[in-house]
Amino acid sequence: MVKITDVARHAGVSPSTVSYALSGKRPISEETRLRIEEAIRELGYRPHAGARALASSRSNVLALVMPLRSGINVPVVMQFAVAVVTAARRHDHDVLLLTQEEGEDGLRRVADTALVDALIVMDVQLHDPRLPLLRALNRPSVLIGFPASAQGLTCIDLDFIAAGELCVEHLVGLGHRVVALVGSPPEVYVRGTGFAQRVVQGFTAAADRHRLVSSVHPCEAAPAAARGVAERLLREQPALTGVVVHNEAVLEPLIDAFESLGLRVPGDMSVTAICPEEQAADARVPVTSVAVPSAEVGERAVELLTKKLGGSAVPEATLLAPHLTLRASTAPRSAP
Amino acid sequence: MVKITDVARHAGVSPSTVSYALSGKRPISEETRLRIEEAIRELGYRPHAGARALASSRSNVLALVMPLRSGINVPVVMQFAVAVVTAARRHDHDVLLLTQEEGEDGLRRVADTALVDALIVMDVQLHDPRLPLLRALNRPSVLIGFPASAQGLTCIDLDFIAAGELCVEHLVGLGHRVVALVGSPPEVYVRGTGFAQRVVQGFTAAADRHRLVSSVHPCEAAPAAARGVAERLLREQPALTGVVVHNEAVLEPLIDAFESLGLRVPGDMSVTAICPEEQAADARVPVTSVAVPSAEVGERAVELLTKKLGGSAVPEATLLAPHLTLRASTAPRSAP
DNA sequence: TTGAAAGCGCTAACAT
DNA sequence: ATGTTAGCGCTTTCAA
Repeated sequence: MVKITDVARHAGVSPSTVSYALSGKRPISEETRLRIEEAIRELGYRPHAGARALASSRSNVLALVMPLRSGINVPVVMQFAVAVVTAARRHDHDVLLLTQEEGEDGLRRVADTALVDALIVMDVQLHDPRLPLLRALNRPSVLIGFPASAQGLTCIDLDFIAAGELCVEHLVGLGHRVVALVGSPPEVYVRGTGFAQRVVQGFTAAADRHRLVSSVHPCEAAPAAARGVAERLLREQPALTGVVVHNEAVLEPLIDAFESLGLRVPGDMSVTAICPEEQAADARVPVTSVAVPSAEVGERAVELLTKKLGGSAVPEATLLAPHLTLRASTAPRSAP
Repeated sequence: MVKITDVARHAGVSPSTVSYALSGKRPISEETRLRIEEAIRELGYRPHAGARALASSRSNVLALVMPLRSGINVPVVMQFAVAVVTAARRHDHDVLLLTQEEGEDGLRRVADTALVDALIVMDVQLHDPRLPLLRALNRPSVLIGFPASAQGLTCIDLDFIAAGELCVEHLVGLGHRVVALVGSPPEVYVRGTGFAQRVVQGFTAAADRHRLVSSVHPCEAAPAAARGVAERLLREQPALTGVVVHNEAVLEPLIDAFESLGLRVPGDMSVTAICPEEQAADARVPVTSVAVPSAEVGERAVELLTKKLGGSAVPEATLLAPHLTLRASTAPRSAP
């Protein structure tokens, strides 16, 4: 194995000079830097990761904890993981994959053995059992999603309030005056899952601001429930022409229900959704939607982490601005 | 930070004794082992991963290279990754995630820096550019999928020949005598993607063995193509009652096509598929199918790798036996 | 059954 | 701008 002393000898310098040339932590004269670079190339030198980690107390590895529970959207998670790995490489880090299954012990293990420098935790719940540990851990972490309190943590996610507002504003721009939010199953609100409530909040605020008639309808994740909601909406709000769906499971069934009730989408009813990009794009009627920007979340999470590793302070909460993608499911309100 | 010397002092033994107690590489008297264990617990000792890697030249980390190209089945990849991580943990290893994007340089980097002890490479192509590197690398690897030659490598995958046979035999058992294989797009065979040809091979061999009338039909991955194949099948093989589909993209469209042509599935036409479990199970008519057992592939890959790391020889090719799951799409041939 | 001590390959303080 | 050198925390020979 080629080591740093071999390179040093070959280049006629000391090992530390090679080390500094590699890390850039102190100025090296142009001339010796070139000699060192050539020696490295000729010998095919690669610094030993373990030795580096030991001497510098930096492994240059990040842990990524992926969710396992059912109900997660697999392609979204994958996209996110790929973004994290790609961004981590740009910052000269590698990514160690942990499953949720390993739980708190797994987090403690990779942190305490100095296997990783920092952690990214996906799918954080409102009262996630890992929160106390993450706060206490001697390594920085970034959480994807918001727990009840971000106090002492670093969290990042889509700004769901702004997403709710954005959908309403899009409908307003198209002339719609009576709108409804078809939301998550009731138990999600009862449980107090942060982002569902935030969508309601944004939706309602924007609707009020624009003096719309609006209503909110939790909905079970089943086609039959979608049908039921559609019927109720038409009965109770005959003037309804715009709907925001925040429940990916019923998006298609709801559109089907509207159409089988004689309404055309978007001719008679405009539908917008907050859901994974794929589902909006691949629907029978492609749906105008706000997606969770998983790639951006991944990149920004890595950036936050490297900043923390660099000693900079970062905000406890980072909210990503929503973007609405226009598709075939929304149109101007037709003349009454 | 608590280190091994702290534990040693606390337990009244030498550091080497603690090390040996931890690794089990030499016998330790019951009594001192207990004292050491207690000291470890009391002090909350965790061996430093980097120091370990440096001293033992083992990082206890495996690299997992995930595919990125479009056309991969994301949930299958995820399932596989989770299985790898879980199995790796059972063997006291962690998993470093690499993307295909990093290519050969990435493989070389993690191998040469001793970041990982061994590699698992997914989505291996017939003439994968990484093959020479993997053969030359100083670290063991396992490939998921089979290249043109497994010579000097360790490969694992579903036994696609047996899968083709199994589907035919299932249809034979139900009394079907005229069968067809609806396969991958023509270019897949031209490109010589190993597993597609192997399915044809198994299908044809089993059909011949049972003296069936059989035919093979490549099919583009588009609903319209499925419709076309269905029409041609009925025209050219009016006696056809059993179909094997090895093209997940057209599975549902093909069934739709049969039904819109007046055939009921499975009443008039039995359909079996070789495809991801999800797609077979979630189809409108749940499809009797052989799935790629991703979890098992992952586990076995890790086992092969740890065996190689332990110095044992392992076979170049490991073929996993296919299993057929009965669902609603196949039934006995109805009386003519 | 246990201990002593020499590294593993690198970084970073300290010197010049 | 560069060199010297003392560790980083662990494993593993060698010795007892």
